[in-house]
Amino acid sequence: MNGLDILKQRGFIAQMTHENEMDKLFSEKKVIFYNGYDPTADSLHIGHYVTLMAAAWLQKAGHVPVILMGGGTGMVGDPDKADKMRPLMTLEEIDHNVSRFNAQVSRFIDFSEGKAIMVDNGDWLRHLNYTQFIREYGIHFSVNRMLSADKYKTKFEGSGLNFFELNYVVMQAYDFLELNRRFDCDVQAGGNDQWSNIVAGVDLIRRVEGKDAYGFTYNLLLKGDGEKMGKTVGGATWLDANKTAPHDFYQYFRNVQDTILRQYLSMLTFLPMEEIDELTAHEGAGLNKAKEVLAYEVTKIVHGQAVADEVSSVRIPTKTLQKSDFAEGINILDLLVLTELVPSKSEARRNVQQGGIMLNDQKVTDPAHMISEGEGLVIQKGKKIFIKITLE
RNA sequence: GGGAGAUUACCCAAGCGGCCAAAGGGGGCAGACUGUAAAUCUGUUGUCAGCGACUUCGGUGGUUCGAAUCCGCCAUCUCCCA
Repeated sequence: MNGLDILKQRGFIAQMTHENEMDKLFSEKKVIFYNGYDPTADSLHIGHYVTLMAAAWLQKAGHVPVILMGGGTGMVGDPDKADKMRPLMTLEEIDHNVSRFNAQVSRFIDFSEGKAIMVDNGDWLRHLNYTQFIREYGIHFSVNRMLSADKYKTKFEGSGLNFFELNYVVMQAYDFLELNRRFDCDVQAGGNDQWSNIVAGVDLIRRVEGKDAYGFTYNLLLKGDGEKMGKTVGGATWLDANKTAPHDFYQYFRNVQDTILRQYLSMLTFLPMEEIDELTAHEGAGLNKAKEVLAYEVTKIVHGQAVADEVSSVRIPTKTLQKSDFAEGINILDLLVLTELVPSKSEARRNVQQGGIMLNDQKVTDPAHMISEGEGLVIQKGKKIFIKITLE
């Protein structure tokens, strides 16, 4: 089984430009392929995770991933279908985000001894000469063709397409060409929404260099209802522990829906498929075991084994408060706000009145309830959120 | 460059002088049911000193007893014409 077969088997691949040729390529040689990451935030999220896992599998199979940071493309931003134009980021923001991404990528990819390559397209895109560039490369792009891509088409016919945005595809295509020249990279992979950009690069290499190049796209991770998993949607999706606490991260995967469990296991963990088959062979409550494995494995990859052990065993996170907070007794609403279980006293009041708050397993429904003993107190909000108080 | 329109709470979207803290949907939170799931049903969703008060409807300055609603200016966006 070659690297590509592994990706197919585990459900990573959505589309391929030349299936037969690529099969041959991955069977016969060490393939240098690239994944691009635009620094749109200061942390990678679970969507990026999928693409890094795929890259890691190919690396294990002996191929060489080129991880491209979008310090240049990030200055323009890939247009979002139908959405408004993205707000522009400052160079400082972009560079900061790139450095954050760099740190996270090494959790997945081994960069030792030439096993992988890290580049930033800002290195070449930021210094391009405009007139020279459009003469040499702009000439190879058909606007008609570009407009047939879904995201441009929608904007072109509807909310408005800015010339600036139209350049994104040109830049990404040029990246592929540049990597092809520098590293002999001839495969590009990306999320399913990257298809048109990838194809544009494949075409450009053929036109300019007369060489064959290939591309494929990854299936996007779905939520149970088939909706695309967004990074902005509430929930634990950031890989940075400061943005999504490891405990929440773990719980997120512990609580996935049955319908997507199998997809998550095969795409987000390194477990062999036989083991995944066994884990998911159960019905009903038996799947809980599989979800625990999923949550543990994913947390381990992102946050390390020590953290995974901790969040999977310690059920109750502790919160340290001051002794003085309890000196004269504290109102239940104030305590909830103080522990950051709720954002406001109004929210605290609602939770108490609706019976969502328990103190040491005792339901509290009186908003005026006073608490004088803080040490060891266990506060529960809803069914799954617990906090244990310690004093200092 | 000219003309028309838009800007409402986390998001979409109603409201067009008082009955508006602002309909509806999504999302969030809580309750019931469960497998710590999903689906479903119910409640809730500006803040606080909580049957009351205070601050919100792009920004700013007006008109009015009273403005999200009317007028001026500014900003941003969209559409049509060039």
